[in-house]
Order: sequence, then structure tokens, then C-alpha cells
Amino acid sequence: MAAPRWLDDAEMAAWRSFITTTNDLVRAIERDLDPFGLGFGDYQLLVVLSELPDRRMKMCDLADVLRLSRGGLTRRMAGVLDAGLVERVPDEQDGRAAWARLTPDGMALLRRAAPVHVRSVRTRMIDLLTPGEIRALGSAFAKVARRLDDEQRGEVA
Amino acid sequence: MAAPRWLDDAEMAAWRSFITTTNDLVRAIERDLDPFGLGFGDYQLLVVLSELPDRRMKMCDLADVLRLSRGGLTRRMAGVLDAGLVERVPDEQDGRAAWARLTPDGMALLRRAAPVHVRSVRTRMIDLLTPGEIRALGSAFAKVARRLDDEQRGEVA
DNA sequence: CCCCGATAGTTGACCGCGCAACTATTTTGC
DNA sequence: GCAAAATAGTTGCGCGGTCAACTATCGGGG
Repeated sequence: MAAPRWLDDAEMAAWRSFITTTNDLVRAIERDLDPFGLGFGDYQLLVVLSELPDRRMKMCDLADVLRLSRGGLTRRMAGVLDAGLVERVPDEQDGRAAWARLTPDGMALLRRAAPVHVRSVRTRMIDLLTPGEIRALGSAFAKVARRLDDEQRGEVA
Repeated sequence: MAAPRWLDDAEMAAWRSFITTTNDLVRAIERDLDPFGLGFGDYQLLVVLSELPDRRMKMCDLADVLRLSRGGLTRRMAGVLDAGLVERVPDEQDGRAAWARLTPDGMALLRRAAPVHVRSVRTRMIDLLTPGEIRALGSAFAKVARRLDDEQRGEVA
């Protein structure tokens, strides 16, 4: 640990602008969702559900997909449940489990919010980049994700 | 707003993996800092101070650099002040202002943490990427940052 | 010279999240 | 078939952050 390979200029620039800009970017995108009464996390929850054939998912899987702890999901659900965007459906077979199901109201709100959100993402990021940059971002984060995943699964080692 | 240009496959892949992977990545890097009793935010604060000739910065500027609200910085400072890593120095000229100054202890801790952190960033991200990908990331986030900046400054419009 | 607006920092209320402890149910292994 | 382990979800607590209200100081026109 005594003689690490420090980051060179390009690496440092990439890393720092990545960290600080991501912060700013997410904030800005969240502001764009404000008029709909949705946080970024709420929006992602609705999107995930909306893409399923029956628009519902078991709570624990949802927590996984959304990168939330179980407790975190419970609280996030409280908001969208209260707003009537999602409903809680107990599982027939498994008495422990419950489903989160998108309501028609939730779907309707998502349909209204989605165009604004997409525009937001485009103007703030996607449309600023060349196709090459977009490909590079995709492959870069795929590699990072894979690495994190390997570490997770191979934790026994 | 009726007919937005939706994201195509490459754009969607880039966007989604960016959002979820960034989350995971920051978490992992924060875990690597745990042994030093530092959060990612604390680390960044120490780094910023360490790079200045006299290792100190006015609170308000520090809040800006770290993307924190004033209140947020006050609370973040509480931690590192308590740990003796940073000290608060009232400004001579301006009775309102205060400086955050890195202490020798803070500098020492940073010197111990930095190699571990750099290794963490390398193995989890930088070393997984090609030079082209690193360049692309740098330029991509620079553009995004510039856009956010323009918006901020041109808010009168 | 003084008052008024701008600026620096703190504080209280609140929110979102993780962690760990807890309850309730289901699965497993003997 | 039953005790023990695993799993699903909730809840209390703490942390870290924002926002808005507040205090204290500084500058700039009448």
C-alpha cells in the first residue's frame, strides 16, 4: 500500500467530473420531476412496475432492482401507496410476501411524467453526447457493474 | 410534450447502467473507506483542503466545491471537527466568515487513507476501462457539467 | 453617518435511507 | 411432524442531507 499508482491527469479529470457532475445531474433531473410530486426514486419505482406484464412485483425483488434495503423500500412504498399510485397486494401462496402493483392512477401519472423526464434526461445528458461517447458510457458502466457483481457473488473466496 | 423522442436501446442501456451502477459503485468505495472512519464526503472534504497551499478554505467556498448547502457543510464539519481532522479558524478581516483548516492529524489520516482509496477507485473503475473510455467519460461529464453550469448562470433568461 | 440589503454561518424541522432488532411465515432436515 | 433455520416485511434509531428561519456581520447609497 506504500506506493500506489496515482491517477494521471486524464484519469483524475474523468473521476472527479464523474463524481461531482453526477451529483448535480441527478439533482437537476429530480427538480424536473417536482411538478409531478415525484422524486427520482419514486419515478424509478413506477417505471419498473410499468414494464412488467401485470405491472406488479414482489417487494423483495423490487428492493433488489431499486438498490434499496428492505426497510428503505417499505418507506418508499409508504409515499406512493399514500398517493394511490401503487397498491399492496398480499401473496396468495406465501403469507409473508406482498406485491407492489401499479394502479391505473399510477400508470396515468407515469404517462404524464415520462415525456418530461425523457426530455430532461436528453437535454441534460444524452443529446449532449456523441454516439461514441454513449457507447463508451454504456460499456464502461457495464464493466464496472460486472466487477461489482463478481465481487458480490464471489464473496466466499 | 406529446411525442417525445424516447431513448433508443444504446441510450437506454447507457442511462440505466449509469444510474444504478453509480449508486453501487459509490457504496462500494465508501465501504473501502470505513476502516479509516471516513465517509466519502469526509474524504472529499479532506482532499480539497489538502490541495491548497495553506490547507484551508472559507466555509462558503468549501460548501460550493463539495456541492453542499451551508447547513449541510455545518453538519459535515461537525464530524471532522470532532475527530480533530479539521479546525475552525475565524477570519481576521470578516467577522462573519470562518476557515476550515486541515490539521496535521487530518493530513496524516488522509495520507494513510489515500493509497487505499486510490486502489479502490482503480480496481472498481479506472483500471477496468480503456484509455478511450476514460477520455469519453471525461469529455462526456465535462459537457454535462457545462450544460448545468450554463443553466445556472443564465437563470435570469 | 446610518440604515438597508447582501452575505456567512447555525439551527430546527423534516425527509430518505441503512442497520439491526423484531414478528410472522415458510422451508428444511432429522 | 416438528424444531430450527431461512425468508419477507416493518419499525426504532441514527446519520446525513435540504430548506427556511434566524443571528451576526459587512458593504453601499441616501
